[in-house]
Amino acid sequence: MQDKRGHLIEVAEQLFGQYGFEGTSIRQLAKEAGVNIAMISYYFGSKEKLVQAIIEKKSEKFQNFIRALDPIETADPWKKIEKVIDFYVNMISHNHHFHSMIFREVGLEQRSEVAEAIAQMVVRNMSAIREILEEGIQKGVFRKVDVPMTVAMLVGTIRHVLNYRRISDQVLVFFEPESKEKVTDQMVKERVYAFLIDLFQQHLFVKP
Amino acid sequence: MQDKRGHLIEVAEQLFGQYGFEGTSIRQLAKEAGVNIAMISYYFGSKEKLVQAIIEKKSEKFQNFIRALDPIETADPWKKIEKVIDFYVNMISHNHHFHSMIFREVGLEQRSEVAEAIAQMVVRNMSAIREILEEGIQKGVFRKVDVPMTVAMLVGTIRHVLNYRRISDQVLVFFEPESKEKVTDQMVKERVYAFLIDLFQQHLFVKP
DNA sequence: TGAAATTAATCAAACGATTGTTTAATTTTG
DNA sequence: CAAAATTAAACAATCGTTTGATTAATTTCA
Repeated sequence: MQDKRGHLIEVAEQLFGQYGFEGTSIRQLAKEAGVNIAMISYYFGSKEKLVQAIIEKKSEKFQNFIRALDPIETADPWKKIEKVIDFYVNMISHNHHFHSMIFREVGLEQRSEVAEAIAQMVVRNMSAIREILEEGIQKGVFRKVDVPMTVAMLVGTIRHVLNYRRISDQVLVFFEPESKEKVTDQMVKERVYAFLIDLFQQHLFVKP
Repeated sequence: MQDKRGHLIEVAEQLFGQYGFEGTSIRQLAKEAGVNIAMISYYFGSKEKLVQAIIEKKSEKFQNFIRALDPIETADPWKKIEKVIDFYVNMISHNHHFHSMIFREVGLEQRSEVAEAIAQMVVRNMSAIREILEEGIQKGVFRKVDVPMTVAMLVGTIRHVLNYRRISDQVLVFFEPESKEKVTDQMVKERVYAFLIDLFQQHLFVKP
C-alpha cells in the first residue's frame, strides 16, 4: 500500500470519532490501519500530533468552501444563507466522525494545542456565516437579529441532529403509525435542511 | 467527613465533565475527593458504575421538573414554552459539567449501558417538550412546525452556547468596540434566553 | 448496661494489564 | 550502497481493580 500516512489519518479520524481520542489506543489504530505501531510516532511524532494532522487536513476543506462562497457576490443574502445551510448540513453529515471528535475534544476544559486549534477553526467558520447575516441586515433584507446567537443556533441544531443519532433516530419519527423504516442519513439531512430553511425565513424576514 | 459516597459523586461529576471519563483516573478522582482509591470500587463497584450513579441522581431532578410542569394546565402553550426555555437554559447552565459529560459519552459509538441510559434520559426529556408543542399546534395556537426538529433545535442551541464556552466566549462579543469585559455565565444565559424567546415567537406564531 | 461478636469503612500496597513511546535491528527502495 | 521505511521487542509509566490488614461503628446477647 502507498501513502500510509494518509491512510493512517483516515483511519484515525474514524476511530477517534467513534471511540474518542483517549478511547482509541495506538495499537488498535495500527491494527485497523494495517501498519506497525511504531509508524504513528515515525510519521507524526506522537498520538497528539496525529490529531493536529487530521485537523490541518480538514481545515483546508473548510477554507476552500468559504472562499468559494465569496464569488456569489451578486446573489442576495438569502441565497447565500441557503447555500451555507446546505453546505453545513452536508459537510457535517459527510464528516460526522471528524465533527464528533473535534467537538468532544474542544469541550474538554484543559488547555491544549489541539483544543485551541479546534476552537480557532470553528470560530473562523462561524465568522464566515456571521458576515453573511450582517451583510443582509445592513442591506435591510433581514431583521436585526442577534447574529452570533443565530450562528450558534445553526451549528448547534445541525450538530445535535446529525452527531447524536442515537438520540435523533428515536426522536425523529418520520411516519406516524408503526413505520419501522430505518432512519437513513439522507432522510435526516433532508429533514434538517427543510426545517432550517423554514426556520430562518421566519427568523430573518420582517413580517408583512 | 460524612457521606463520602455523595461527595465522590459530586467530585466525579465535575472531573468527568472537565477532563472526560477516560481522561480522569480514579487516582486523580480519589485525591481530589480526599478519599482512598479503593473507595470507588467499594462504593460503586467500578468506575463505569460510578457514572451510572451520577446519572441516576441527576435523572431524578429532571423528572421532578417535568412533573412540576403539568400543573400549569390552565396556562396557554406559549407560557409553557417560556417556562421550558427558562428551565433548560438554567438547568444546563447550572449543571454544565454533567451535560458536557453525558453528551460526550452518548456521542461515542459503542453500545454500553451508560450510553443507552443517557440516550433514554435525553429522549424522555425531549418528549416532554414535544408534547407541549403538539398541544399548542392541536389547539391552533402554533403553526404546524416540525416538532421533533424544533425540540432538537432548542436543545442543540442551548448546548452549543453553554457547553462550548471556549468557542462561545469568542463569538459572543457583547459590546461593540473594545470591551474586554469578561463574559459571565449570567450574561450568556440571559442572552440565549432572550434569543430563543424571540426565535420561538417568530417560529411558532402565524403571521398576521 | 456492658462485654463480645459482627459488620462496615478505610487504608497502603500490590496485582496484572495496557498505555504511548523508543530502541535497535532488518528490510525495502531509489 | 545509502537513505528511508518497517519491524519486533522492550521501555517506563499509568491504568482500574483487588487484596489483606486494621480501625470504627453497630448489633447481639447475657
